Amino acid sequence: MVQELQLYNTLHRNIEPFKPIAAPFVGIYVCGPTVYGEPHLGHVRGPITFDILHRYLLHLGYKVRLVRNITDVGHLTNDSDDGDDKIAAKAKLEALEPMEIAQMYTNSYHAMLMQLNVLPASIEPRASGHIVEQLEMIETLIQKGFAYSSNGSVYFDVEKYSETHDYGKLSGRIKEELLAGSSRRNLEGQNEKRNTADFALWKKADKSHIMQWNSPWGKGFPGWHIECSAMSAKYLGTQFDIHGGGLDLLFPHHESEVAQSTACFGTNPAKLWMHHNMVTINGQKMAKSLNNGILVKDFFTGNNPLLDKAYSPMNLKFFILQAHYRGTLDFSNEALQAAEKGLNRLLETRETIEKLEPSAISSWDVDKWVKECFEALNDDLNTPILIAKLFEAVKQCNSTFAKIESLSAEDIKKLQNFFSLFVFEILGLQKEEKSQSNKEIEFLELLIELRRNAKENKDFATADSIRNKLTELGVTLKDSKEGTSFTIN
RNA sequence: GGUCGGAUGGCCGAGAGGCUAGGCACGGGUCUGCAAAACCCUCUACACCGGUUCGAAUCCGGUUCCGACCUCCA
Repeated sequence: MVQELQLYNTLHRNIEPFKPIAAPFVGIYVCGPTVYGEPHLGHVRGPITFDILHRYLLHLGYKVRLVRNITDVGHLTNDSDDGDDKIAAKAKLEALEPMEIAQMYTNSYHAMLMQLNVLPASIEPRASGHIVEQLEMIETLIQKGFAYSSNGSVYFDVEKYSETHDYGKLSGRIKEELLAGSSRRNLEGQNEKRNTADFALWKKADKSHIMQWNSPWGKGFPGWHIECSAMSAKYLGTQFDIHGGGLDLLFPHHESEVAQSTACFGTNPAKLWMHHNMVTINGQKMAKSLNNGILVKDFFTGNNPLLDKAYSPMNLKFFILQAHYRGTLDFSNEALQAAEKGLNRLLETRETIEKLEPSAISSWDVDKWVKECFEALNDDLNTPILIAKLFEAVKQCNSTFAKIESLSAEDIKKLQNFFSLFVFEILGLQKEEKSQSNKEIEFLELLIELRRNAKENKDFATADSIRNKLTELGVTLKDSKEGTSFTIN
């Protein structure tokens, strides 16, 4: 290894060396989706970001346990008394079982991960399957005096916690202000709480509520932060290496997780907190409330007014990887198409490397290039830099192929290995083969053959006619020394 | 209102006190029957105003604009 991996820790607002608690084992908890809708563009960034981390740690030889939860219960539409569970609300609307909805969208989510070539999680726990663990934590919190029940619900006592701990340290909030209540809301429905900053651990459910469980405080359902605390502790221990999620979860979700877990287990849950930034559209965050989301499946079909055309999963992935995970990334057709062309060029280089002829000496330094690639990854997973380096290799490789530069046999081998390592194993890109039926390919080959004959007879009118017709049908012919190849849109 | 970020060339995006990424587009060229594709070359930017410095896009102060979080969110 060239140097050690450094990652930005939200907790310290700093880039710090990554040191596992119990190497070679690494425990990672990532906040997964709430499965009440089709995955949209925003859902794509988290899995991709943490997949790079996952893949790189595996490459470095760590034994990684990646836990990514599926939230199928618990999110409230608001924090007031008449709060409704999102999944239940949708179930009523569609007259389906809540679990059916959750399963349906879980399947969509998994399909998306597969298309994006994201490695599967080690454990994918569901909130609804861990009600017992959540209840246990809540009871412990009450026993320790950090939580109180009120009218069938249970709330975390932020003021009590703040006497001995720093509520707000993760998100950089000022606890006095949180306790005083924000100026922006503070409406009714807060009367059950001792303080507006308190958050629900358990919510009482009324009879119309579909998803509900028995508890010592009556029928209800868990608050939306407790599942992550309960499940991460169960599968990774009360303290683990990395907790990841979107920046929008920083407050209140992660802050509350820190508070609950710390109060319950006496230890800060994660040593390192990683947050990826949002995807924006015309400079604005994509959000349910703004109604500007684009579904992931729309990208693959192009079926959305905001999209000029269809974009492949790898195209989308590469587009995301070209920006650093901590910065916002603005979506546009132009940028997506730029990424598409770049990706093709990058991917084609793999074949070019195979065709390289060795020289006695190398005119460029492959070792230095490899070192710089690792440095980019080690620097808080700087994929844009890594990609820039990969394009340097593309250029050198093409120039070597054109005999402008030269590489020794040993360096060619090295280039092959590391290029594949970075592009395919660590970035997790893959070549998308469009599967065509054999018949179609045979027809095409026949046409290409006819055109070749026409060309040989200098019958360019016929040759061009074939080419133009095929272009209209979405088949692009490429003539080269070796013959004619085709691509199908 | 509070807190925290950001403003980089036609577009997307790195970087971060002197060596001034990368992709795409544009322009020029090689190749080609012609194209397309591919390949090569080219294109010198850091919101504004002050200040620190031999030197600032990078540091400091101020200004303007934008965004995020504070409410479900990836």
